[in-house]
Amino acid sequence: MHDHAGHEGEACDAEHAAATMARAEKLCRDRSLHFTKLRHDVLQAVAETGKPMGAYDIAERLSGPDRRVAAVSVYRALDFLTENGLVHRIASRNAFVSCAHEHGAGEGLVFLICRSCGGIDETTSPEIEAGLGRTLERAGFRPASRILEVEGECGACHGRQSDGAH
Amino acid sequence: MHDHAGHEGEACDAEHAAATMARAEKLCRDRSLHFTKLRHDVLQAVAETGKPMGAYDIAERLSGPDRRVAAVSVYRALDFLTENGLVHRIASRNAFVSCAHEHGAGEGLVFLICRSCGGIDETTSPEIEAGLGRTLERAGFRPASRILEVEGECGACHGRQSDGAH
DNA sequence: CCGCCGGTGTTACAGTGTATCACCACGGAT
DNA sequence: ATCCGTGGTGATACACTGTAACACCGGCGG
Repeated sequence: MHDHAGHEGEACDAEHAAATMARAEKLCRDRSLHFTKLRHDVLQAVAETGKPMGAYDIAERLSGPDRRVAAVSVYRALDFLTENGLVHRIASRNAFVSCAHEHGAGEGLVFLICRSCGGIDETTSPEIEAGLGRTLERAGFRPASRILEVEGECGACHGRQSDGAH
Repeated sequence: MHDHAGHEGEACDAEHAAATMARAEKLCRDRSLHFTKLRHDVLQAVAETGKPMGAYDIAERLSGPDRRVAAVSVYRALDFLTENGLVHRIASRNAFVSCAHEHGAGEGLVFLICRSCGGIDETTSPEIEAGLGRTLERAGFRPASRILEVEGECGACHGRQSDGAH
């Protein structure tokens, strides 16, 4: 799962972005989906930034003197990307993060949102998945989708809690 | 935890609302908090409705020919109520639901959001809590707060899936 | 060539949430 | 009683988030 115990930062983001873009191209080729320039650029913006971005942040980043990207176009691209698992929406932040790896249907995806550095990591937990399955069954509830977001402080930030953090 | 296996509906909502209001009054008395008319009315509106409500829905419901409640006032009341555990915010819906019972700090609160009836139930799961604790520890993440929201179909709705349920 | 269809550009608008200031009610201190 | 500080509310304005509707354009199959 690409563990970041010590380094953090831009090099890692670049690597993540490259992996994300490669996966997106392959996935769209395999499913005969249109990986258009706009979709590509939106995904790349999110992947390069490595932090959650709002749709308007993305629009601003992609706009320049010679190109204007409206937020509504970004939303459409994000719809496409989320439907295909290339980005995830962080409900508690109204923001989007890119995703470099495939997810199985029910593997207990968890988002870890760091208050200090603003970064978001994903992890998975079969034990949560199992516990949740039993809990839902007990409640007689038939699940379709779920979100699990934890806010706190990531390992890197509380490892160096006395420098520039916060 | 007040199990609704068969009846659902208005009678139950009224009962829930009464319990919620009683708890709120006691809690505010115990903590010497100001349970003002606006806060009371906002909480009551949410509790009586029994479904998630947006701040503007609440403002509209409380407004009439003789009183106008602005959304901004509702937000302030909701801030107060959420801080004191009297209502919960549903991040995936930008909406609020009332809560009739106390929650311990880490008891694994889960929101069950029904697509058919629009209702929201809460449940708790120590097993999820435990699994999540281990997962976070493994990731070196120090949690401060978490949200877990499951969307699907509640027991009552898929029990009678062929009548009016969408 | 024509028509269809998916993607994009554009405008407009609805919904969500915050900042700011003024006003008021209340309670304590003088 | 007056003064004043504090906390809650009313009101306006604004920023941010998201959707609807329509026009256009490019590709592709008839």
